[in-house]
Amino acid sequence: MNYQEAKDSFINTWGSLGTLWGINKAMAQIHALLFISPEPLSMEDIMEELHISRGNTSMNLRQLIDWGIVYKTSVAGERKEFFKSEKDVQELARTVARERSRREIQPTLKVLKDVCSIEDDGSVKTKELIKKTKELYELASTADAILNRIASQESNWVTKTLMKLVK
Amino acid sequence: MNYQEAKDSFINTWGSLGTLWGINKAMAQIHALLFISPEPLSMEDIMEELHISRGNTSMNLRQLIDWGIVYKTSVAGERKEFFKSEKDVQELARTVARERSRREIQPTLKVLKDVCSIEDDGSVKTKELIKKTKELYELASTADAILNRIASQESNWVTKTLMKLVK
DNA sequence: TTTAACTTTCAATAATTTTTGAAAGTTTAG
DNA sequence: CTAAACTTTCAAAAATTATTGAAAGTTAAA
Repeated sequence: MNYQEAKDSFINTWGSLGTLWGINKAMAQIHALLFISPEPLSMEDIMEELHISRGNTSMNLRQLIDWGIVYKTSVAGERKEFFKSEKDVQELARTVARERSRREIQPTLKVLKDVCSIEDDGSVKTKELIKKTKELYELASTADAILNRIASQESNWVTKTLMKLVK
Repeated sequence: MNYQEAKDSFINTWGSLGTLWGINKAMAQIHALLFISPEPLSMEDIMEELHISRGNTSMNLRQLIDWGIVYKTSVAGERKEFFKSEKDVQELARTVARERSRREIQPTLKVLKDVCSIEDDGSVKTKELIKKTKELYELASTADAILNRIASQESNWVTKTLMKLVK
């Protein structure tokens, strides 16, 4: 496997993985490209490398910036804008943890809390609904606590702590 | 909020959450419905409750069974098949952990391993590709180890261990 | 200013994913 | 066996999501 093959393979894999954690393919591919690029890239560069349109590139870059894992940057003597990604994998993991907690788990917790707090009318089905959503609430709370812990720690806490668990 | 509202709210929320971890809405909704139902349900029951077609119900039930979180069951004196979900949240978490590792992380690890093993031709961009994919490989390996640990433990290990972490 | 370089927006289009429903398949009672 | 009850399959249709590209918007050099 040469450089170009390896690069394409990485960008593709990262692209399809993205859809699984809720960001779309183009967005994940742009991130992948920037992540392995030693230099910041312009919009033209990205469009050309990934064969996607200007509009698509612009919109997805914006989302990556919203997520906080891509930054705008300027290059001396150049009029146009350049983009670079967060290069620290630990920081990347922390950002993802933070955003997933905020976007997914917390709204779910809110609903689960409301649902498991309905009045118990004594029927079997109501009891079951309350019981099961309460259990899910506990589980989701634990998951959320972990994500927030990960999100708030210094750079290598994740690996160190998780490694202890794995032993 | 009465029983019906709470139930709909739960099914909807669980349905949209599903799309985020890679299973589709109908599949997640069927799971939600079975999860809070005190009795096994027939295909008719599910179709009627969720307003989805017979074909859709059949296909999604099959997938849930493949995932290992829904079981076929029979009801005395009834010809047709009934379905019930795994009721233990810990077991549910373990199944999800196992399946996510198998379906997503392990294939990714394989690609990352290949990519970061390309020959270093000395160029800056090759060095960067190798370095960054190696870092991602470590991170993903750690995540995978955790998931497998979760997937292989007895019922309440997850909560207990995670709780230690959170303290 | 003005104008060229560049970016964003968004309606239209394309691609993908989900859903349907009816035909084919399977199972079991009689 | 046959027929009725039930389930699965899958091509077509619908719904959803992603992408394009050109017009509108912005910025900064001159």
